[in-house]
Amino acid sequence: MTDTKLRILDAAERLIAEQGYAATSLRQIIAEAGVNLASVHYHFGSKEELLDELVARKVNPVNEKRLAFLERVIAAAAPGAPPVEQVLEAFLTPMAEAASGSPQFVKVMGRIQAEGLRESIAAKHFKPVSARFIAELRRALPELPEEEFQWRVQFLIGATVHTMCGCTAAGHAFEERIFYLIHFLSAGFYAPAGKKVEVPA
Amino acid sequence: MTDTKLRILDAAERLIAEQGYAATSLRQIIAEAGVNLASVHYHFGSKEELLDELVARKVNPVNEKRLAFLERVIAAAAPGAPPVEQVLEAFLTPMAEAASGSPQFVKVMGRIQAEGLRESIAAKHFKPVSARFIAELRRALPELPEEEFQWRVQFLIGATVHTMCGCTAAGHAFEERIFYLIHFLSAGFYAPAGKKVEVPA
DNA sequence: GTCTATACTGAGATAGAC
DNA sequence: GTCTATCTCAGTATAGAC
Repeated sequence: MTDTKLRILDAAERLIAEQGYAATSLRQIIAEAGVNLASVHYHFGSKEELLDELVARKVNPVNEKRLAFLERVIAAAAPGAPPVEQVLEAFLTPMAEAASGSPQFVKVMGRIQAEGLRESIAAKHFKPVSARFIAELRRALPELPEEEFQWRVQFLIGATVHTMCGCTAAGHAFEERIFYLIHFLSAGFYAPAGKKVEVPA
Repeated sequence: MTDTKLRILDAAERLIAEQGYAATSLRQIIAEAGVNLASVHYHFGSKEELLDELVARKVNPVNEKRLAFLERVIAAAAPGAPPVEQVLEAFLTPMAEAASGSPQFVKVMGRIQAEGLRESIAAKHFKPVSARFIAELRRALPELPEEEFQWRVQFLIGATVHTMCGCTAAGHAFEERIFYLIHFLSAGFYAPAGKKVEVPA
């Protein structure tokens, strides 16, 4: 990785954490990094791809830890399915650790969430690993009807994204908020299936 | 409300529902509405305030129905507190009805959510009424420690916003998804308080 | 392969004539 | 209230120096 590219990434991360993505112009970033405007497009292609690389270098290690954690949880429960709480814990703990270690990282993720840029970002950096976790959740809840399971996964996603990236105000440690989150979500997932109301045609 | 203003609102709503807020330029809107560019700033002040009025005229009736529904629920349970399920139902049902009645409305809300514009929008149009509902939830759960209650409210917000505005793909009726949502969230809210782990200093 | 200088297009916003 | 003309600033594209 060339020095120019790294300087751009670092400057962008600092500025986006502070001001947000939309509010941070490329001209601001190059001024902070002390490089030329065109070098951004040379190294990244576009502002959006710059954001993408910026996220990748932080999220990739987290995702690796997540999968490793999940493997341990699965092994401990084998040949049965691991309980919901442990699957959620495996997903959330590495993120919480990263957040505690690097406040700037969580700020950037919060900005991405707040500015609705997670569409493409999420698809690329989160979907592949989260699919793995959802499959394990399914194994843990074999009796839940598929339709209701899929909806509960959506509730899980909404609550989790909001809690990990959206609640910036709360000054609590991430270890604490994921504890409450896992407790809440587990209760929801373990709830018996709701009665499906059939509407007569 | 002058004709020009109404034409701008209608055109903007149509285009934003289809393309999103950021992707829709004022020049596109005025072309569709057949008005002049400057008239947008004359009537609304800015693109963002145009969005704001656009949301208000749809959300205000929903909020009124929400509060009326809540009052009925409170009266039925008096002098006790209404159960969590009913409070959530009072909040979600009017939105689901509006969504079923006007697909364009839910598209716009989805765009707003997807593009992260809900920050200012939410504060203005949702916070005042949601505060009322949160107070009722608190009454229904008097034994839950305040800190954990506040977190559960955050989980509720995340799951609800994602479910009502974020999941565009799902072709299910809103009545169905709020049924599952209420069932899931109630289980989480009624769960006994989690053991607070004290970290020794 | 890297970097610099500069130009292009389209955005939202505004001033002032009518 | 409405319209024309214009301003500033954004992201992007390219030509060419090292």
